[in-house]
Amino acid sequence: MKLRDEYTCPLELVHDMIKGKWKPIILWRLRLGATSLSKLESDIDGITQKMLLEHLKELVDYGFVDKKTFAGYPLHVEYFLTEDMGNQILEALRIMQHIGIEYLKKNGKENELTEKHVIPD
Amino acid sequence: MKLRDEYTCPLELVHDMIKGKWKPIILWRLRLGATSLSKLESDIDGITQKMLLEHLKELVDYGFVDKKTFAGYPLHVEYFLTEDMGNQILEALRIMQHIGIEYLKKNGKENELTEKHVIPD
DNA sequence: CTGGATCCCGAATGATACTG
DNA sequence: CAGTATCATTCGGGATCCAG
Repeated sequence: MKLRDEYTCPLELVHDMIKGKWKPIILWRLRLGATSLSKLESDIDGITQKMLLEHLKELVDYGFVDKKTFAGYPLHVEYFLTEDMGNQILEALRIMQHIGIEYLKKNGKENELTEKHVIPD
Repeated sequence: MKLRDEYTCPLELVHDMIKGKWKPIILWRLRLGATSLSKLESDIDGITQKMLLEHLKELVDYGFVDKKTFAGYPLHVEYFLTEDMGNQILEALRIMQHIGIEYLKKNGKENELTEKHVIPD
């Protein structure tokens, strides 16, 4: 899941950065604002803490996400989208979300578009 | 590489549709207009005809790409982006391309942004 | 003790090479 | 070219470690 040395196209690079089963979902959840690891874990259906951490780490490495650690007890860390790359990729994800909704409608699966399918605030 | 039965989010569905090493590149090449399989193969560096066909087939299945067969000899088939989904996903890819370029600049790799790295007309 | 982070391993999936 | 074999990568479970 790490980046290659060379890419023939910047697009390919970014596609690699957000590939993986959970990355788009994590970014999508983060559009709602900063949250802790445990909140992400409970908000994102089916993810394990381990998967979450792995993908989150990469997103931080690439610059889409940043984190802030609060001293004190209990230990608290917040993850959030970065101003530049984080918000930019969000625009691309919005388009993809839109395409997905249209697609489901067109294929008579509007019913799959219920509460639980769009991550709630 | 096939879609799942259920997705918790439309975004996840679309992400699965364009995942795979070559799909974004193929779509990106198609922004320049309709072309034949052999032209695609020679334009996209490193791809084999097999991979190209496989990924192209999926893109057609999902509705991003369509193809038109011209009767006569020699047989000629052209692939092109669909008006709706094809062009919409292109917008998302443009954003990703932009992020990629910025990222390379920021990391002092502008030099990697030469002719060959951006697929030519 | 609690929440965050990492390691090891087997299973599943994807990319590519090989072959007829 | 299609089918299959092979090789690399990713997913996910569970144990474990670290820090306040």
